[in-house]
Amino acid sequence: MTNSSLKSIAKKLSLSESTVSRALNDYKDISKSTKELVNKTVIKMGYQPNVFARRLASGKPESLGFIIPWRDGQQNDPFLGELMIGMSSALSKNGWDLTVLVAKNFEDEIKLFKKLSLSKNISGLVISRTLRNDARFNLLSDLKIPFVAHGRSQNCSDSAWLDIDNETAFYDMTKHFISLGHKKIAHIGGPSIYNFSIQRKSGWEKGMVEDGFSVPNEYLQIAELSFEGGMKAMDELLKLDVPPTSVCCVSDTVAIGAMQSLRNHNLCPGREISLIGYDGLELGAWIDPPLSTMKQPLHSVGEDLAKMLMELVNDKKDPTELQKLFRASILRRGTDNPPMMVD
Amino acid sequence: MTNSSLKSIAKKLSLSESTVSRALNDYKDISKSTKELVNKTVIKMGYQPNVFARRLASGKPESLGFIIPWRDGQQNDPFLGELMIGMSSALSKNGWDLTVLVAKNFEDEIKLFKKLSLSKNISGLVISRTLRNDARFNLLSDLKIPFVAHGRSQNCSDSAWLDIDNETAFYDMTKHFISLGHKKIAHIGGPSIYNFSIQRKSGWEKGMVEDGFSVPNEYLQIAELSFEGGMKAMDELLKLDVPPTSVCCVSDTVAIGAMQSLRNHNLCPGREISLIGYDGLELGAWIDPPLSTMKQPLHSVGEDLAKMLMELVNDKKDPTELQKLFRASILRRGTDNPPMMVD
DNA sequence: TTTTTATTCGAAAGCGGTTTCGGTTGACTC
DNA sequence: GAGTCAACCGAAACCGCTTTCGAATAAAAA
Repeated sequence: MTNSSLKSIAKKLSLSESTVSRALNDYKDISKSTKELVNKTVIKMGYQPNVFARRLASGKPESLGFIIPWRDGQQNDPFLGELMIGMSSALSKNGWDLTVLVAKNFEDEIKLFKKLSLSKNISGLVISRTLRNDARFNLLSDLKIPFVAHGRSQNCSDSAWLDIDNETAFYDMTKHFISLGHKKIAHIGGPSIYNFSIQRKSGWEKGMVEDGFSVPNEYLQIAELSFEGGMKAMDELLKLDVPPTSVCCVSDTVAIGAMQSLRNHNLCPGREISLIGYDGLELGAWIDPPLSTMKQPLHSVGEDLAKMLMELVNDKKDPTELQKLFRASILRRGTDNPPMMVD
Repeated sequence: MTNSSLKSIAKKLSLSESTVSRALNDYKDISKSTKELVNKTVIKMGYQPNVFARRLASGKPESLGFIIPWRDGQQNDPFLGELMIGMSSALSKNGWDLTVLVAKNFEDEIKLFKKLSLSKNISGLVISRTLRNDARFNLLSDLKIPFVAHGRSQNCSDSAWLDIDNETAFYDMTKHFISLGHKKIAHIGGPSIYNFSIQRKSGWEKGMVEDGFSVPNEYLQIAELSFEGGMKAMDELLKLDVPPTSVCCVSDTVAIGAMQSLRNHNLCPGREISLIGYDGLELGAWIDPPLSTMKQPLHSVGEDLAKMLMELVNDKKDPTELQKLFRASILRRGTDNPPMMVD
């Protein structure tokens, strides 16, 4: 079964190419009967339009560019795959492609944007790892490249984005610790260039303040988003005169580093000091004791990101109508327990 | 700076479009001087050819399709990102795209192949997670879809592939244990549908037999490639009258599960029983004690996969000339030590 | 000087679709 | 019965680049 062209099925039906084309694209000036006829023979003959011809003629690239977050040296997030699977399955339903792009650093990414704005081989972008003050938002707007951000920024109000409600997640996390009886709750946060770092921190603060707990400066540690970062941060917390009894960690990776620090001090994570991470990484269940965490629905996040971009491009929706907030939910695995002694 | 077309730079240079096109594609019937002239103005005007027009006219899709390995439910390999970064950077140097494809299961993947063979929007594929008896090899050959496999199979001799020398890796691993003084060395292997399971097992056997050690049946455990699988397998090994003093694990994930089993039995990984995993996952360094492992060079693997496919398609190389074996190297992190008592 | 032979380029026909525009129909008004 | 209008379809231009083929020119051979 060789692939056929528009011409061949036009000839077979004694119709013109243009009629067949318009029938397939559901133009309203084609009668219902011919549309059905065309559709039938098209699937019978196993016809698939040549995407390049279509894209050239229509001027619509029909492909989503996903920029893999660059993280110097470090291994990438394990959920990258899940995210892309979600995107791809939403895209393929509409004949779109998922094109992966890489940039080695920020400058590289800017260059890439400029290149993409000239060569019109991509309908729009999905960017991730958004910064608190992320130049990409304005830049992409200026370059007129449609995009959806996975994560927010200070200046994202005019753009399309999908984010997890980080603040609420850490508010919930804090409240959870409080309900377990904790009063001395610390936070190991991420570098403040990342937008989510700010959000997560303020969620923690909000939870603390609301219940009248003090929020001592020493209970806030900023860590690199890595195992080592988490370890160092916990080292600092343990040096305090009054160490916390529980810690809200900005990510699972950081939390796992913090656990190592505890072990180094002959403390058992989840006993003397409770902690909860964030990301819902599966590997958190593989360590001892298994790490409690906040989990986000990755597959549907991917799907939604893709759908949003398609709405942005196809339906020319206003970006501000495409802003979605997802909720993370707590996954208790073992490192969140009541404090050992209640004072 | 708006993008220009072939026509515009042809007009600017008072040349014909065809001449400019051939100059850019380095045809030999264009004088050196005009080539230089064209190239200069092209970069000055920031010209980028419309890929869709090019692909339509030339009939070459210039894009690599990467099929994300489907693993029902489970989170995907963390090195997926690294692999794709490698591929993408090799591809982009040649103007190729990296297109991500997903299939939910084996049948789905077959359907996808058939679809791809009709719609000619992809130059070739990279497949991974190869099985011992992998129908895809013959199928893709029949469908005339160029492809490079990441991993081998029984019937891969006519195809292009890139693999890690699993057998040697596990041979080395076994020899390493022997050199540390171990004599009772077990192997937790993977399901025999995977080709690498067989290879890794035989590497272990080879190492054992060569030094005259017995290879008791009970020292071979087959495990699902998961945390739980590793845990169960180690449980079995511990039930033996004479448990091993060291274990070669088919993957890091499995090894980490095995470590959990040891802890459950109040044993310390790397003391009573040594173990080494395989994959070089970064997270292996995050557990306590950090897991020793065999590491493969992921970035260059990705790059090479892409380069191989391009050679296959562009240079029409024979697939049998495109078979590469990479070497994994041991990464000692803490769970490989001499046995506690020498008998 | 004439003929041969490279060298270098332009003309034109695609590649396989999309989309505008106008032309036929037949039914419907008046 | 002439005029109007909607529904439906075909003709043709176009999207931007590639590639074949032949023509023109200049250099080399005769």
